Amino acid sequence: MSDGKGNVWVEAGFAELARAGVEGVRVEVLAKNLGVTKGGFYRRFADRAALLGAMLERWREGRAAAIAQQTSLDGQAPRERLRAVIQLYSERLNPDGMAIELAIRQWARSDERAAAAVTSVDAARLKHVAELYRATGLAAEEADAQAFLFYCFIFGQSLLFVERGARKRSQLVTKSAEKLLD
Amino acid sequence: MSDGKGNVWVEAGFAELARAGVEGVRVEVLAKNLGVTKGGFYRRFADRAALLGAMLERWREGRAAAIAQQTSLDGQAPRERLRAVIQLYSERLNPDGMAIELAIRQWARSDERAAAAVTSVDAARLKHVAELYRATGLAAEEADAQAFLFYCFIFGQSLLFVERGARKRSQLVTKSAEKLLD
DNA sequence: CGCTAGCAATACGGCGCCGTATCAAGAACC
DNA sequence: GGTTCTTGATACGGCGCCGTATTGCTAGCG
Repeated sequence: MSDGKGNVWVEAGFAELARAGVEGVRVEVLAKNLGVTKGGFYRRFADRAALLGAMLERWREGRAAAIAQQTSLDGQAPRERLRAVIQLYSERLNPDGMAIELAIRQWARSDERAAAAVTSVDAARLKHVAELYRATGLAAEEADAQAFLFYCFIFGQSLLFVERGARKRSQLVTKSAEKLLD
Repeated sequence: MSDGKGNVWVEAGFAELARAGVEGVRVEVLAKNLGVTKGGFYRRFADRAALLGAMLERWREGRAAAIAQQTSLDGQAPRERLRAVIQLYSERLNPDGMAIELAIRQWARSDERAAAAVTSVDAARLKHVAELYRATGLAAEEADAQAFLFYCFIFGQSLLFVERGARKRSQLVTKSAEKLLD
């Protein structure tokens, strides 16, 4: 799996996923975006569902790798690491990544496969961040709750439509981040 | 607007919205769910977009009313009121309401009208909850940040796929809620 | 220089959905 | 009872998308 050059289609799929959600990733649309016809698509993938599955698999792998890397503190203090992770998931910094994340989560609400991917990614994330909190001296239970709160903030944040003004928002974010890192 | 008996269609629309997102609310599907043909639909609404607009309007109004009511503390202490609001938005308590909320927010990411509705609802919510926090003695700036964090938690929470087990989850939620109400 | 194998383009049938037009049946009113 | 108004059913054309089948182009190889 994840072999060959089907990657082009997967890439295009993510672009459309970020733009319009799962419902937006249609074979013929991707083909048009790529400047080809859908002729070649069905050579690489059995059908649309296969593409979606490949995207899911790729996302899962990518996230797992990213998490491991982002939470490995080489030299840094745990609190600094946590602060950095919040930065990474700020929508302004990585709008596409966040759009994909949210689209997949919405998708997961009505698709078992997507739900499984999200569940496993979330488990990994919570585990790693809880470890960071433990490294700051918190007890296991406390660390778990704090990690949960941490990710609620990360994703909830990009769900809230605070007036498009970036200023007020980033102000709120940094102030809230402080509260999370007390 | 919001006149007449188009309400049946709006209701059916919300049901489908909760189940499958905006893309799922199709005229012919709603007709089938209602046990009628789409013949009557185009008498009440100009087109599908008009239905979506009516749903948005209705949602906006409903939320505005709910917020005002939920944050009016008649006798209760502000902290208790906040705790109660968290309960109200727990997905387990009101799964449909939360599904609609999330579906609309996803929709808002690619639709101006939906974005406007979400923006106005969010503004109202943040304002009211910030007032509650102010009533607990916080300064204006602090209260704003705390309200922001509050709603990040509320919505982020139902975005996280913590293992389907309800126990661990409600445990995390209550523990996190404590942290939010310190 | 043919010959074959691989690959993308074209063409096709089918489905689900949109929106319009037309029609039939009942209610309301004279 | 007849005429108008309302309302839902039926029928239609069109579009976007799916997945399949067929056709050509290109390149590697004898």
